[in-house]
Amino acid sequence: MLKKDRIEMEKNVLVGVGEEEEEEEEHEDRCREYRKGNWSLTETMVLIEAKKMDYERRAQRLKELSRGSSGIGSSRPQEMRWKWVEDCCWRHGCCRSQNQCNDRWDNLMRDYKKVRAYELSLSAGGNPGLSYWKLERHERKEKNLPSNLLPEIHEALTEVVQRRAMAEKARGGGACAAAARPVQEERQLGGASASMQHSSPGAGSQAPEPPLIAPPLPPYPPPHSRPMATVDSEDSQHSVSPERKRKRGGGGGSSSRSNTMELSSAISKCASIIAEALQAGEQKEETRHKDLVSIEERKAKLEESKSETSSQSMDGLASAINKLASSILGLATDRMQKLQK
DNA sequence: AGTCGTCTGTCGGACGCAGT
DNA sequence: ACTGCGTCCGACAGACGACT
Repeated sequence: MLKKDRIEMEKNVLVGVGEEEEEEEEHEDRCREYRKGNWSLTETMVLIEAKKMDYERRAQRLKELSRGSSGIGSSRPQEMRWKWVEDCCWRHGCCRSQNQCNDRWDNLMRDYKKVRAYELSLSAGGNPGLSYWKLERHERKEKNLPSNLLPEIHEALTEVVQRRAMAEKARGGGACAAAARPVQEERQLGGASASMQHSSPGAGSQAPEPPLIAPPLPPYPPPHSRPMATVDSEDSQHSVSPERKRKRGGGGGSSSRSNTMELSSAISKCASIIAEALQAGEQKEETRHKDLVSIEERKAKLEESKSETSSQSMDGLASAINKLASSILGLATDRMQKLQK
């Protein structure tokens, strides 16, 4: 189904073709006219904020569920998260469809992860001078990094990724949810940015582990405050809404969770081993250099003392010859005087 | 089995720029 | 003005794993 279906779906949403609406909300959706063209910074920030709230909302519900509360969540059909995000964006003036939001989010995360992986590799390799934010455009491109990821966006995405980590923790005590994540991350990193991967555990995508999420990022202009109007994180259900043509997938993991955790820790260990090896290598190199310098110094001193010694001996020899000459001269003059007498 | 979220490779339109 | 080229970015398609 994919492309055709998706286009068809969008068309229905735009034009309002289709079955009779079951809900008023649905009707409202069909009347929406989605904006096209490039995403402005404001729209992007609205989307990021919406996603952040989405994760908060999920974490909250999962907490409720884990407490065994019979709350809304347990019985209601699976929510349409992207529909919720679309509505949230819509309320804040970002008139985009759920598909557009999803695609934009995908692209944002793609860029964000590249930058994060790069920054992580820098911090692991002790290479502070080459931060992504200090790179020239062409340098970024050479390194297969996004050419113009804005600091504000990066900052906001970092926050959202942290929300997600929290949501996933809430889901399974941090153990069950994003099981697939590390694997997917592996896949991703193995691809475009594999070469930069020293990262530690979970350097992967939505990183279940917050510490990695916010590695000491190189300084970039302080993120402008994002005056996102706080949307009430109401739990609005869009139980019914035009599905996407594309497959969508849920988020958590369970059975392979422990395996992926092991994998994460193994990767982490490898990363630290590599970092230690690099550091040790550098130290050895430095020690060797110092040794070479001291040897050179000793050699120079030896040369100096050698020449000094030889010059001293020459001086001694000359003075001895002088003494000898003067004594011969004295002896000769004595003889001459005796003969004259 | 069906659905969904994420990741990844790819395509195509819009745009800027240099050369003619 | 036109053309060719390169780049950017939204969008599409499919794979994958997890959930229901």
